[in-house]
Amino acid sequence: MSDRRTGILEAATRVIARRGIRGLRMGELAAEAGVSTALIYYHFTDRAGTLRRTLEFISDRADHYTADHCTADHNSAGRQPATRAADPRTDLEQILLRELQDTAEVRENSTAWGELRATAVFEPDLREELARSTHTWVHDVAELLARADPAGTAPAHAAAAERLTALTEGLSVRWLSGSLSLDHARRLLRGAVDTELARR
Amino acid sequence: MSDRRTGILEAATRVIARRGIRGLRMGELAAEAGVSTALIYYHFTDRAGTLRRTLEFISDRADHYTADHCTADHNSAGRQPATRAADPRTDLEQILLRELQDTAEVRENSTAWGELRATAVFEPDLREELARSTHTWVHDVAELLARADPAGTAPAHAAAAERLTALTEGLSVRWLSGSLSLDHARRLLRGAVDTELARR
DNA sequence: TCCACCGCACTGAAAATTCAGTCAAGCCCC
DNA sequence: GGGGCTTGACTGAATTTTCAGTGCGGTGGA
Repeated sequence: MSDRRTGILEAATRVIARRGIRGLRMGELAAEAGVSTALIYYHFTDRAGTLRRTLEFISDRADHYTADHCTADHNSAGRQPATRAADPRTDLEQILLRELQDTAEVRENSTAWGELRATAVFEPDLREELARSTHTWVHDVAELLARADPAGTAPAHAAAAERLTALTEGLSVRWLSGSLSLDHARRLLRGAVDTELARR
Repeated sequence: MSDRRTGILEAATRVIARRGIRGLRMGELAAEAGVSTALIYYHFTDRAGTLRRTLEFISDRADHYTADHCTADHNSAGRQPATRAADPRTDLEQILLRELQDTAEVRENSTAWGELRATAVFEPDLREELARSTHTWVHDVAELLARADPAGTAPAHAAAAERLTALTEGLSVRWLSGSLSLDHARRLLRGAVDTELARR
């Protein structure tokens, strides 16, 4: 909302969620942001630059919403602090299930995130950013796992966190691509948490 | 190899694996297939038709390589029949790990499959085909799970199969997008099979 | 003779990118 | 305290590039 640059980045996120990264047209972006196309070039030099900044923006903002841990605030897009309440297992479920909700915001973020992932397959430039962001997420989940299951070892928690986050991504894209209903995806994810924490 | 049409479809798969669906240029496809652009239009009318046939081709050929069960042959691309040997658990691992190998063929198929998945998010036309193919794969995995764990219930096997296949897709795209090494992905997948089959 | 095919020049439209210039704020100097 | 000057944000209208798709003359083989 604040300055134009940010407005453009927000608009770009919306357009990407609607059309995909490769479906983003500079003209459509300009219209969505309510500015002239030329302004976009003024700020971001070219399409590639615009995309690069937008993807940074997306992965910062997302950082998979995991803006929960101890350290209070985080950034402008700040998520609600994870309703930190019940036991760590519930927290864990909450964090993961947050990616599987039918609200405009989550849909937009998940879609954009999926696009980022898919595009990185063909564009090595994006990989570093992506790996960093993924790593943060995995790390946060591993921490919660450690709290939920203090008996387990750190490497085991790390592996479980990687599995749970990768599964979440897999389920998310299945949901968004219409192979899976939201409810079902959520059920499966809860089942996976149970399985990983060996409650049966 | 046989007829030109198939040659074009194979070439299209390679180009998609290299550039992505939206990155596929008719000219590049023609060059890759070693034919004239006109021939492509001759056979497939237009770009959309070419893509449609190619995506069918990909999901048939893949059908996630699960050309294993009883029924002998399958199609031209026929995979080796899953080294059917050891116990069902090993078979299961084999089937899933087959998606995580650094050979041109697997890379190509996995990449194309990921593209199909990612594109379907924005193009509802693709969803049915994709859901069908996904369902087949899940079903096959569920069957193996049932054999590996005869004590479990059918719904439990179905859920586990969905989780394992979704995880495989998640790991595959992380691998292809450079967030995960192949070895690590394979290790995680094996861990997941263990976890689902509750060997600890 | 017909089919499968090549080669290639060409069209038309959709996009990306550039350009020339406006407008408003700030600043410096008299 | 107001006139020149600079600078950054911004626009509308080109210009250029990139592609999909077409048309057509030609070729070789069954």
